[in-house]
Amino acid sequence: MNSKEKNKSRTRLEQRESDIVEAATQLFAKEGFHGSSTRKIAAAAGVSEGTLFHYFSTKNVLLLAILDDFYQDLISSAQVGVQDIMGTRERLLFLAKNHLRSLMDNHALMMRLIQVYLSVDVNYYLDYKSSPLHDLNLRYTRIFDNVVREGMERGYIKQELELSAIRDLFFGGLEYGMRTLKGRNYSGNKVEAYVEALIDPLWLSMQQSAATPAANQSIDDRIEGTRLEETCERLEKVASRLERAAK
Amino acid sequence: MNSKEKNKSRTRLEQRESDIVEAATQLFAKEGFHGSSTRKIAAAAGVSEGTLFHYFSTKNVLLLAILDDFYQDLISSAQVGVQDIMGTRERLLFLAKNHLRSLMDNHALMMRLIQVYLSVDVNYYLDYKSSPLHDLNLRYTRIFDNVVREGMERGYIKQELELSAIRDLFFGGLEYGMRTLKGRNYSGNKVEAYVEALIDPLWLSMQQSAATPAANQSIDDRIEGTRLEETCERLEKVASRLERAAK
DNA sequence: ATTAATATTAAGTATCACTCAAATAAGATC
DNA sequence: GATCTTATTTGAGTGATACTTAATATTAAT
Repeated sequence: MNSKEKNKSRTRLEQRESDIVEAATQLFAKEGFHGSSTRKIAAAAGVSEGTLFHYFSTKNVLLLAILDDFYQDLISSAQVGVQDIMGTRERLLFLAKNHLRSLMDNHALMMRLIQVYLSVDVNYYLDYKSSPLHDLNLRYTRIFDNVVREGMERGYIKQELELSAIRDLFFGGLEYGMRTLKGRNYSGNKVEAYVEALIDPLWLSMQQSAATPAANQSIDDRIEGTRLEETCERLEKVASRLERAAK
Repeated sequence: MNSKEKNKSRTRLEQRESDIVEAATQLFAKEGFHGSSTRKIAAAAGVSEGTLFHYFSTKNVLLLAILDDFYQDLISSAQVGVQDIMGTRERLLFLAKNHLRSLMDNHALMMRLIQVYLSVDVNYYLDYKSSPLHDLNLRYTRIFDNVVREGMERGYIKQELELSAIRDLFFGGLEYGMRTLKGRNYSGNKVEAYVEALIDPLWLSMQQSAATPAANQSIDDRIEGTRLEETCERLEKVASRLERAAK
């Protein structure tokens, strides 16, 4: 047996596996998790039901495989994007847009699946931390955490932030924002605008100068401070635009 | 038939109904939605399976009834609380704490059910807006909206806010925050502290930034040196970014 | 007491996720 | 290339599930 044959046989098995995964992905997206029976999935993949269970011991395992693929894409696209962007604010905006686009366009109804999986998952992994999905989610959110930490080190962001609170607002806000956008049937640049409306308040509260609206400071000082603040923001936005244009 | 008898018979039916709802609520909380079969629920309520389906045409309808009860409590407790509190910030803090407490303590694993229901629900009501749960959610979030709007009118909060974005951050942040808290096994005052860590950034970004800028004095006279220094640093960073981008 | 309406039940049914023993194909050895 | 061994594929099962139904029991009204 030469390596080519070995490859061939390996790809044959992998082909079957990906056939099943693709059929399941399409069906889940179209008819939901509970609406797609293993029989229908097997038929769509061109295999018998027994074969399906030979490759995936459980319908939930199959779901997990799909979610795994999805998270891998999400993670790598986020990592690559963050590398190519300099400013902290621009990085956060990119992460937010990438997150929304991945969930809304690319995989259509994947968010359904995450919810289904979480609700099913919890029954098996009573402790979130032992769930396989938790690991993926952790790897993903760590990208966000690193962006924020680097922003702190560079002085763009105040140090006293409660990182986990900001993270919860970021991802929670995005998830709810997605529902809002779906309800409005928004797409394209409307999405971008809404992402900025979501991130702007967070960014505002993260910034260094807004850090300590010190109690001993007079109101007037604060007023002028915010005016300077606005100027800085404008300049930073211009800088980000130039960075984008330069690429 | 006098009205008392009529009442009696009505309460007998209502008794059955609430027996079923209570049994289902307990079982769902203990073993999850998919782990609680209609047979087990009927047995726990002391009725036959057929009777259960006489009162609730579907297992999902039963779930919806439970969620309805939950939302009614949530809505009324929120309304009462907001009435008794004056300040906008305190109102928001109350809403957040009330939200978290209701979901974490009072109804234990109710959040599971909401997720399950959403994931199941979407298959029937492809448009969110026609979902019965959507109505309840709308009534609930309207309380938040009114608090924010009143804060705007009173001048506590700036007018240019994108309300829906703030709402998404608020409720989305709370939902993710709840998971964070559960992961840390926090309770009591730790919850209160985390709620403040979640709301503070939002509140900061909501506040009236420029009330009545005093026009008769120059900016330079009013700004402290340290603040100016900080701002200069930031501007210099932006400048160097611009230089880099220009290359 | 009788009747009409409703509540309750137990025995179904179709479908579901999943199993298993047998059939088939592939890989390795001679 | 024939044979043995291993891995893959299959379709007919299995118990559990949500839900139905037709018959029975209970109630409300005259």
